[in-house]
Amino acid sequence: MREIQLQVRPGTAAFSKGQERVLKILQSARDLMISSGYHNLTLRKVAAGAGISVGNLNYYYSNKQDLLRDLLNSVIESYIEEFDKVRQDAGASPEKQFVAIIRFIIEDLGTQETTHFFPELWALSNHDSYAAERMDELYIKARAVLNDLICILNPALNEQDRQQVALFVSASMEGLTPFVGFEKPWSSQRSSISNIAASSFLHLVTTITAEDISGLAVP
Amino acid sequence: MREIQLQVRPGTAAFSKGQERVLKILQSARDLMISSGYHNLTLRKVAAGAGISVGNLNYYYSNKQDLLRDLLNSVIESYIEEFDKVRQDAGASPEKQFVAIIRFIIEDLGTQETTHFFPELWALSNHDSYAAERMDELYIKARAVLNDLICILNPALNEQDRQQVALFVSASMEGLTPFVGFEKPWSSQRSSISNIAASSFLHLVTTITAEDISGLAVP
DNA sequence: TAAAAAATAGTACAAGCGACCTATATTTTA
DNA sequence: TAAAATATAGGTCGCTTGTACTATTTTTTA
Repeated sequence: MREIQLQVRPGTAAFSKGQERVLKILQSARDLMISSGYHNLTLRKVAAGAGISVGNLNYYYSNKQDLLRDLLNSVIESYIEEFDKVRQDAGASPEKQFVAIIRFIIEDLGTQETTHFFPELWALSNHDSYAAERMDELYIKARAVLNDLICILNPALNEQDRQQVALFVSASMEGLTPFVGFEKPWSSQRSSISNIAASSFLHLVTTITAEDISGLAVP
Repeated sequence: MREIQLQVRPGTAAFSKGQERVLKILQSARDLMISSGYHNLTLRKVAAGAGISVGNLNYYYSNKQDLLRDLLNSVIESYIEEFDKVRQDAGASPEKQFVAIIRFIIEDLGTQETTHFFPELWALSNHDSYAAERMDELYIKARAVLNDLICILNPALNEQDRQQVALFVSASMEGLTPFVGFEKPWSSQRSSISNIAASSFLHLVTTITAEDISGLAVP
């Protein structure tokens, strides 16, 4: 279970009770976002979910935008922490590490949190520059893990090409979300799709050349 | 430029003026969805955008859900028509056709309509079963084009395996949307990414075996 | 323990929402 | 042209929203 990351707000919630409250508020907001979408996220519902009054919620977050930003921060932070953990799982060969990461990420798509939160984030980022920036940060860290492994698996690639390959691999997996995610039409075949992804991406990163990327190859 | 597809509603708008109005309403709703997201789509704004009163909008759509459904229908229909056109472009070899489709779809991600509309659709489909069904229909037709070509490019694959490969290819491209789409961080490198996708997917569909998919291969 | 700081509930409010109704204008039909 | 069908604007309703304010309770500090 992923955990909400606390982001202490300056001037408020400097004491233990307040910190717990902020945690409950963020937990409630996150649950609402996942169960009903941002479209249905209201301060009254967040307050009710946290077991406090609207007035009290207003004490911690003086406006909705502040709450949304803190929510994005905390959820995104929890994913970043997860990426770091994945990285530590450094076991056998770089090939096996690479495949393990692919499998881990696609498996994670099956959770309701990931399946529901990310499309909200993508939609939000189209109209909210703060969301866009935080999303960008998140994916930079997600790709960093892939990047390091691609560097070993295909030393001939230069930095830019490597990053483009990492982007392609990372984005491709994200794209599976609405299809193999939580209670999606293809979720029962998630592991088959995971096999396809693993073999396809492993071949891609180990064999791709600069010519392929620049378009100078056969087409 | 994609065009709004008219879906004449039974009992209303059976005459020319009404049909034009419905078109303007849908156009307005679509523009709002793309420019500000579903979160900011209100009947008053739709009416203002269509140059009519709220009362008049209510004459054509007695409630917001009806309007949303018609909007989804019309936009999705316009994409389905586009897929059919792509199919007719049947030119040279199946390899070239396949690559052409990949390139076409990724190029289309660069439009503001596609970049903004689809994340809204994905988010919506998590909490609205009607949206989920229409989205499913849309992607079934999108994959059908790929499916036919994979059938030629890799005759050894059985139906189920082929569909899973098509799903992986299609979903992977969709995943590029928040990264190489309209005014996204990597949009200037869209054609490089397109090259990676083309070479990766072409190799995948021509070489993948049932053992790769079932997971009985090396790993 | 007394004063100060923090936390909380309750209320109020203006704005915006979807939905509904009615009267009038316009267009089509016969 | 008269009648019928269609289209339109404007207003109103009850409700929800985010935000603000106030009074009270709880907790921390000195």
